[in-house]
Amino acid sequence: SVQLEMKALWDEFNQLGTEMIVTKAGRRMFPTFQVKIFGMDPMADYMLLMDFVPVDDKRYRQGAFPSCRYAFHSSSWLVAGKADPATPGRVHYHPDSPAKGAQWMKQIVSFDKLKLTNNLLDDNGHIILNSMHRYQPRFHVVYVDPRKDSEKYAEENFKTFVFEETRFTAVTAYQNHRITQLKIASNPFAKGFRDCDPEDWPRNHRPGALPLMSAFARSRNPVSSPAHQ
Amino acid sequence: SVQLEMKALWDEFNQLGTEMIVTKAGRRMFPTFQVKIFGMDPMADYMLLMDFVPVDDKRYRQGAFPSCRYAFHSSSWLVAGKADPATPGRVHYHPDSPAKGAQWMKQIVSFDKLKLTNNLLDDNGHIILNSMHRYQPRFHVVYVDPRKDSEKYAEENFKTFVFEETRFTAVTAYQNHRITQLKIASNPFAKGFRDCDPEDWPRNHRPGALPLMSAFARSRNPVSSPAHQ
DNA sequence: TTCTTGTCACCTAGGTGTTAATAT
DNA sequence: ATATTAACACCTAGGTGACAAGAA
Repeated sequence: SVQLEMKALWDEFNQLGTEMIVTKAGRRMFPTFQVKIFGMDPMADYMLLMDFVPVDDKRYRQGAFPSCRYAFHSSSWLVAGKADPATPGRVHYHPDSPAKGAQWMKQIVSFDKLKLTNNLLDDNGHIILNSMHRYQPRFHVVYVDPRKDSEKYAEENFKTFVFEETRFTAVTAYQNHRITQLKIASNPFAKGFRDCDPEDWPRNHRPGALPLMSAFARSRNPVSSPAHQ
Repeated sequence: SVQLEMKALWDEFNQLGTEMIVTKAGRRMFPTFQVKIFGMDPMADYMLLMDFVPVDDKRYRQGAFPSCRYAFHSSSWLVAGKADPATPGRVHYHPDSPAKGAQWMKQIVSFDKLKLTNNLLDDNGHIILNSMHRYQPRFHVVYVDPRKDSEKYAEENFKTFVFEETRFTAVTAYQNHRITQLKIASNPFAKGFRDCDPEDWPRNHRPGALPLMSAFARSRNPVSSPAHQ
């Protein structure tokens, strides 16, 4: 079984409608997709990988009221048409793959090397996504079958885990200002854009002060949702 | 077979008497121990690791003429007594171990995560060395034998490679100022201590201008010495 | 108008030798 | 005296969103 790390933070983003930046050079995800894994055979080899599937075949367009684009309380995602042609369905292998079950289970597995790009011609092995489309990250565990005819058992040698709270819209620039603010508040690399006392958060945060704070404070002892397998 | 990378730079340091800093927290080596590997079975698994053996049982002390310690042309290493009691003989596994031969051979293998410490109680897995002692780095390739009784063949399942030009003295502070200068000149992280035009070297270096420069310029197309196996 | 691109200041994270203080 | 330690300024390397300019 698999437990999503930082579930509370994912939930907070998901509630607002998570957005992930895609760039030509490749951009990391934030939050980073991280999991705790249980129940592997400690001595067996496993490959861990991720891919991204479109949530629907729609293309999104922002703004019910274009003239009020700073009225973020009224912002929403509108369907703008059918999806663009499917992108190359790339896969990201965790760089430690393959490794023994014991190795994977003894610490949090972090996909922080995974990068998202909108460059269809990318040759850095990044995940290629269409901007303004919604995606569902998927996590796959593949058992490396030592048997000679292992291809025969391919179907039973992997498991897929889906956490719906990690869904997001790929964008080239943030559309929802509240997403921007939550990213700035929670991503250490965006600390330069914070205006509050940097020492005050999240370490010395008073619980319940602001909605987005309290959930993140809880996330320091994450209780993850079961994966929708 | 194994080829030492940056051999010309190693030679330059070795000629002056290479020194490596050891600290409580752990310090990387510079130059970094890097090799190109040939002749592995591409499909077989291998572990790559390093250890460090004392070159002799002597303890060193610097300075023939203590009153002239700035006269570096006369500096030399003197024997100061018997070696201190042996340190825990730790080993550093390359973090990508185990991996297939094809993986190891397709690019330079770099031991840049390896750190040296003088802390006998170190619990970070760093290599523990005695300051003011000389060491010979060794590189080991271990074939992961798939046979059930693989222990029987342990003796024939590994090869050790020794490059004498990588010998060094462990120190807590540099003793030979020419070593300091060569480190500053060649280690990118020490660029802040350079006084010459940073753009001029090593990129646009005129060959033969200074001894220490020419060797490094050659090192860009390294011709490595055969390992003393 | 909407979306994308490239550059930038400002961060995190961590590798350098220097230096002054301390230990042996 | 000599050896070690810890704090420091100055780097490399690279992850942020802001912003202005460009593209569709």
